[in-house]
Amino acid sequence: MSRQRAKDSATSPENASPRGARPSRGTVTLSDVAKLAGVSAMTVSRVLNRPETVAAETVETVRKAIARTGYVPNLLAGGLATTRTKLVAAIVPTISGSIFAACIQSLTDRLEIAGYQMLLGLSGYPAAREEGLINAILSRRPDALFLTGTSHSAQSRRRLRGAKIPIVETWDLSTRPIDMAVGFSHARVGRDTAQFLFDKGYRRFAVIGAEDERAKIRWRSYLATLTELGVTDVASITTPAPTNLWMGRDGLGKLLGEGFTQGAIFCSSDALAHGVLLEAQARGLSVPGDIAVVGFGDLDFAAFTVPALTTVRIDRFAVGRLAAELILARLAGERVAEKTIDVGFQIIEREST
Amino acid sequence: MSRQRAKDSATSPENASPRGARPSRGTVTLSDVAKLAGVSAMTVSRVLNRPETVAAETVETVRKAIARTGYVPNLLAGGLATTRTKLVAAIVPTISGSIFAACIQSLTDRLEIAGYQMLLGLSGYPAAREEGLINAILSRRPDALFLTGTSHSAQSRRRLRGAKIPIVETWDLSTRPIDMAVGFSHARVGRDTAQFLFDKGYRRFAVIGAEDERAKIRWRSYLATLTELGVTDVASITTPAPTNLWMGRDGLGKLLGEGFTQGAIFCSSDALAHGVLLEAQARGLSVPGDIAVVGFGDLDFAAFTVPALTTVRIDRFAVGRLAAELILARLAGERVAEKTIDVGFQIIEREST
DNA sequence: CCTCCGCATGTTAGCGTTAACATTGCCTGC
DNA sequence: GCAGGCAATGTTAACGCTAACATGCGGAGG
Repeated sequence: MSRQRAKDSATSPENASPRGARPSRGTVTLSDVAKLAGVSAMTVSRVLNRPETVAAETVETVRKAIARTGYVPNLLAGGLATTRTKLVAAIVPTISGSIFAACIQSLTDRLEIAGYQMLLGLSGYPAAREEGLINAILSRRPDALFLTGTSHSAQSRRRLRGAKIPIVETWDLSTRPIDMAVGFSHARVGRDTAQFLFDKGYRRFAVIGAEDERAKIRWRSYLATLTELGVTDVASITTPAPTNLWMGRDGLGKLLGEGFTQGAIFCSSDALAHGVLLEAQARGLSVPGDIAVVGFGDLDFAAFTVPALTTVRIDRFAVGRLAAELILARLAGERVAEKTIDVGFQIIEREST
Repeated sequence: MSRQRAKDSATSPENASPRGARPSRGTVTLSDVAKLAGVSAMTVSRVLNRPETVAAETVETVRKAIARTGYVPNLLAGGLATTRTKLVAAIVPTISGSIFAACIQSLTDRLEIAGYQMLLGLSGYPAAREEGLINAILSRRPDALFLTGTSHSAQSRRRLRGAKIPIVETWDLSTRPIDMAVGFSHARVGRDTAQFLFDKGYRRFAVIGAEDERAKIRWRSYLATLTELGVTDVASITTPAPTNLWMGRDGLGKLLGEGFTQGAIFCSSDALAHGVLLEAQARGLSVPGDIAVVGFGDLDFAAFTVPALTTVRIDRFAVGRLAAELILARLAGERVAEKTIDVGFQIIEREST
């Protein structure tokens, strides 16, 4: 034993503790279990991590000792030693709006099966806290990362690359991903919606759009497509993100104020669209007679508004699930051929158009 | 230098590494930064954690070195050394149903300000995975814990107590909490709802109740209160949790099948209640003429169903926020006088009753 | 009967950080 | 002019675990 210990420190008085000495913490550790089981700490570690390498009898003894001591492993220490933390971090703007909640749910469910835990970061709208959050999260050395959107600061991108872990960027495919991506084309959503409404015969258009990165891509593409189709003079209202029903009511009020009393309105979210429906009802406008409404998201209530809402459906559970699969495949050492998955979208036609 | 290093190991051939030696990891560490800045690792650590104890000039130099190296601290190592991880874990049954999402949102938002990160565990319905989850989560040595419900297995309670960290149990106040609690009385919700409907003059009653721990307390208390009020023969339907709209439609169908064509129905959730409203409409029943409906949760859509839903409102953001405050107070070393907070509830009377 | 192999277990050192002291130099006060 | 104190920085060991080797032992093969 070459290290100096308190007991063989002859130069200091009996009770003085050596440099670096700390009070005992009183928590049960591997070696406590080992002592009780009459084996080495390493054997206990093996019982926990690769029991098949330990004799059945020994496993039994050790398991009993673990139970008796109430030992709870310390994954900080384990992670430090192995550089594998069994942690996956996810950053989403917000979780209370249910659109990302579904995603996180399926992601977490899948990862939990594989023994991974979820570190959750909420970056807010706009992703103001993202940079700091990425830093804080990388400090915990997660094994993989789930991000929302593909636009990050240069600094963030550098850090993310430097982390050398699987990274899935979701919801968007417009920028070249850092590593992997699961999402769909927001530009195509805008274009297809415009075309859909045009094909249905509408000739007057409006948009109530959130000032969110991805929402912007959608309604700008919608506007651009309408221009291509020869439609000029599209009324547009913007609202901050996250959106809610009241912003929708308010939005329709503003549109009416601008003289938009007839035509089709593309809303950035189902919540906005729902607000528009209610405001229309309150004002005695007929839907889709006077105005037609398209939402985005196909949240649970969309099928049950009155009239039922035409909207764009995204399989948000699939986003989480597929992201989990990509991550797990990579963590299992497999090479992922398709690093970008387009989950697509569907325009669900109901009564509001 | 008393420790044996590869270079002074004379007994082994030139290139053989000693026992325990590992390949270098190539990540930037504190001492890399220290070397570049020409100070000791400890000084760098101080710059990061308590810069006020370091000379301004040194801070400057070190900060530059940190930036130049792209150093990302390792909180696993830090946490191991300090036993403080700046991690708070939360376990909720599910997050996609928006009721707990709101809670987690406000909790995370508040904790993030204080520099804590969120470790999220989803235990499912019924809390099947709770025990394993608690174990996995405690392995990460969180500084505090946020739990849903107050009923945990004996094993779990022991482990939780043993963790010696602040624990907030939420949504329920019916059992004696392990440590702290933020919630309300589900029994009182059931009782007050029954009384409310009785006072409104209804004399025939039904319930569509989820088989969830807390929901059960509500509808059992509702049934018990009705019995006290002299009402016998209450029709009751149970559904698995988590509930959805379709279960509500189905539930009303079953009630009608049992001959319940008139009276008041207490539903375990707004989703169920919404389903009931839609099924009633589909079947040409008038609400509240034929049947009256009360939901639970006051989710965003509740005010906008047709007819608008009478329901029980819980301030779910408050649950998260108050839990965060309790946790932060305790982590700041303050003694918390009120360890149990009743956030109460409100019966919101709308058109469906 | 000896060698060799492979299984079960042990030993050592290191993962990257920080607590707890130690040290150094400078300034204050008498 | 010197003790004493404080401010800034350094040194050591420890946190609890596991990778990478080392060791010991029993049995198969010659």
